[in-house]
Amino acid sequence: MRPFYVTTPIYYVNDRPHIGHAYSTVAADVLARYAKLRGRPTRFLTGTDEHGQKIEERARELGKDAKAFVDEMSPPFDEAFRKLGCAYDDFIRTTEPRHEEKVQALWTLLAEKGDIYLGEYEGWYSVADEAFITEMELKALDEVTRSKVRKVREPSYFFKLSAYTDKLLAFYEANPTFVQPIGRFNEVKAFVREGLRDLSVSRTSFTWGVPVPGDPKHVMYVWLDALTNYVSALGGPAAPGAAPLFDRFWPPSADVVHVVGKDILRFHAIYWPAFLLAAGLEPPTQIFAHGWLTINGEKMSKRLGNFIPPGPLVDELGADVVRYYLMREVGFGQDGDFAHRQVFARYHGELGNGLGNLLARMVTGIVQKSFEGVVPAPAALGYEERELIAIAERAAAQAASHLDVVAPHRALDAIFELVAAANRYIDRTAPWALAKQGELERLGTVAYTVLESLRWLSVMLSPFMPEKTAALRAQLGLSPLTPTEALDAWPKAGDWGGLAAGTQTAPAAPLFPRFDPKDEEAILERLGAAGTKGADAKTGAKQGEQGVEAPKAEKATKKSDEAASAAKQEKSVSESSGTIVFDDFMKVELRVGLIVEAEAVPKSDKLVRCQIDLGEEKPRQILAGIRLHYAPEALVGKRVIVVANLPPRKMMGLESQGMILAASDTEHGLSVLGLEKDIAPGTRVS
RNA sequence: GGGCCCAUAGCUCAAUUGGUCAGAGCCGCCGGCUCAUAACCGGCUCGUUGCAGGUUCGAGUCCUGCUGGGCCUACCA
Repeated sequence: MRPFYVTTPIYYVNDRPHIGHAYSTVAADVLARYAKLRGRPTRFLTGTDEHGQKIEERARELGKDAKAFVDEMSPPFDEAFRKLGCAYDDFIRTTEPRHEEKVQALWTLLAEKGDIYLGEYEGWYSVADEAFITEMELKALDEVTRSKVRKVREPSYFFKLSAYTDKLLAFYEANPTFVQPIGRFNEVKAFVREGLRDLSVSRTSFTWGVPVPGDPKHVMYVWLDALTNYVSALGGPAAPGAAPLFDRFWPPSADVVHVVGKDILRFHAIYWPAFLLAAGLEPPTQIFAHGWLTINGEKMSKRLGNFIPPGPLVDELGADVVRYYLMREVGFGQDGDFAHRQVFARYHGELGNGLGNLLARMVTGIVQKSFEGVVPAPAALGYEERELIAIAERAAAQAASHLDVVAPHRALDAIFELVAAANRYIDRTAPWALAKQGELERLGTVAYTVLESLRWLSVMLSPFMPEKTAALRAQLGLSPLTPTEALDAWPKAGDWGGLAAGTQTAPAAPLFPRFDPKDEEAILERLGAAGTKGADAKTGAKQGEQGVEAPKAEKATKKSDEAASAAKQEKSVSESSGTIVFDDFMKVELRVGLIVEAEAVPKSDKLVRCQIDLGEEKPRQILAGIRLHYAPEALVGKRVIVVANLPPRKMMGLESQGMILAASDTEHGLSVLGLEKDIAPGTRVS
C-alpha cells in the first residue's frame, strides 16, 4: 500500500491554541487514523513555527530570551492537540537543530541551483510596530499606525520565483487535484498566471531565525523556514538512503497531503512547490485548504476576544464530541460556524439518540435480558437482515470513498445512515415481542444483526471518535482496534459476521449521556456561551440568523467608539444595521478642493495626478482614476469634493494624499462631484 | 476594474455524463411503540430549484443577461 503523509500547518507561537488550530489538527488526525485503519503506512506531523521578528519582539517585551519564550509557547499546542485525541507521529518545532540544519540544506540546494541571489529588499516598515509589513497588512492598519509607515531598503536574498511561473502552471496542469477545493485552485492559478515576482527570503533587521549559510548577517525569512518543516521532519532533504523516513514518506514514494487554512494557501500552493522544484525535489500531492470557522456566528477576532480555546470544551464534553462536531458540522473546505448550541443539538440528536441509544437498547436491554449478556448466534437471515447488511456495506463503501477525497463530513453522513437503519431494523423486528413469545432463535438473529452493525460502526467511526468507539467496543466485549500496517481493517462486503457468538458483552453507562436543559445551560455558562443563540430544541430554523445578528447589534452599541478600527479589520459592525451614527459620518473629513494642476500619470490608463488646494499651506497631490472620463487639462480650475483624512497611499510610485469623490453609471460614465457656487477651498463639507 | 465560486423546502445540505431529481437530515405538527438515554418508528406541512430569456423531445443539471452573496486580484482612495 502506498505510504501516506499528512500534515497540519505549523502554528505560530505568538498565539495561544484556539478552536481554529484544533480544527486543522483534528481534520488531519482523522485522515491519519483512517489511513492507518486501512493499513497504509502513515505518518502524521504537526508542530510550531517559532522564528521571526514578532516572536523576537514579543519576547523582548516580556524581558525574555526568545528561545525561553518559544519554549513556553510551544507546549500548549502539543497539550491541546493531545487532549483532543490527536495522535501525531511527530511534533516539530522550527527551533530544533534537526530543522534548522535542513532549512540550511535546502537553502544550499537552491543557491547551488542559482536560484538565490543577493539584492535589496524594499518594503513597508511600520515604525509603530517596528516591523516589516506586507501590502495587505498595510491596508489593515489603523490610521495612526499607517501614518507612521515608510518604505525602507535593506539587503536581502531573493529566490527566483519569477523563473517558476511557467513550471508551476505546467505542474498544476499535470496535477488537477493539487489544490482542493477546486475553487481555491482556480484562485491560485489565476494568481500565478499574472506572473510571479521574486521572493525576498532573508532579513538583516532581526536575528531570530535560521542563519543564511555563508552569510550569517542574514536570517531566513518566514516561509522558506516554516514550509521546510514538512520535509525536515522526515530528515530531508537528503540523499537517497540517508533519511529512511524521507525516502518512504515523500513523493514519489508517498502521497502527501498538507491540510491548511485558506489564508495560507498561497504559500503552500505556490512558494512551496516552487522551492521544491528548484531544489530538485517532488512537490506534495495535495494541498487541502479548509475554510474558516466563525464562533456562534461571529468572526473570530482579537477585538471580540472570542478565540475559544479547545481545552474547556474538551473538559465539558470530551474530546470526541468536539472532534465529531468539527468534522460533521461544516463541509470540509467550506467556511462554517462553531455554535455551542448546535454542538448540543448534534450531540443529542445524532450521538445520543442515534448511536448511543442504539447501543443501549441492544446491549443493556435486549441482550442482557434475553441472553444474559452473551452475543447469540444468528440463525437464518431473513429479508430484514439482508437489507440491513446491504445498508451497512453501502455505508462503509460510501464513507470510504468520501474519506478518500477528504470529505469527512460526508463520510459521517454516510456512516450515520447505518445508525438510522439499525434503529429502524429494531423497530421492525420488534425483539421485545419476540422475547415475550419466546422466539429465542429469531431474537438471537435480530440481536446479532444489530450487534454486528455496532461493531462495524465502531470501526468506521474510530478515526473520528477514538475514545468513544473504544468504549463502544468494550460494551460489545471487543478490544480496542489496533491498526496494523498492510492490514485493511475497514469493513466491506463479505466481512459480515466478524463478531463471535458467545462473546460476553459488558453493558455500561450510556455512551453519550443526555444533558438536561439545566446542565446544558450550566455548561454554556461555564464556556461563556450562555447568551448565544443557535439551533436548539425550539425553533432550529431562525436561530442561525439570530445568532449572527443579535450579538452584532449588541456589540455595535457597546463598541461604537471602536468602529473605526473595526471597520478596517472586517465589515463595519454598523453595516449590519444599515445605519451609522452621526459621529461616524463626521470621521470622514470632506473638504472643498480646487484643482490647480492636473496631468496624466505616465504608463497608466486611468490615473490623473492632481495638485489640489485645500486651503492648506501648499496644494496636496492626489491621484484619481478618472482619466478615461476627464482630460487632465479640463480638470484644472474645477472645485471638487475631497476626502482629506485618508492616509497617504502610493500608486504607480506616486503618493496620493486624499481622494476625489465621483459617481458613475453605465449610461453617463463617471462624474466628479462639484459645487454650484465657488465655495472657498478647504471648507469642510457637512 | 479583472477573475473565480455560489444561489435548491424555516435551517444545513443531496441530486451520476441533462431524462421520475424535486430529495435527506434538523425544526414543527399528528400518530404508533416500549427493548432503550422523555430515546425509537411511521406520517404530514412549506419549494414555480434567485430573476428573465435561450438551446433541447426533455434542464437545479448547458448558454446569455440580470439580481444577490462569498472569495481572489488590481494603478478605481
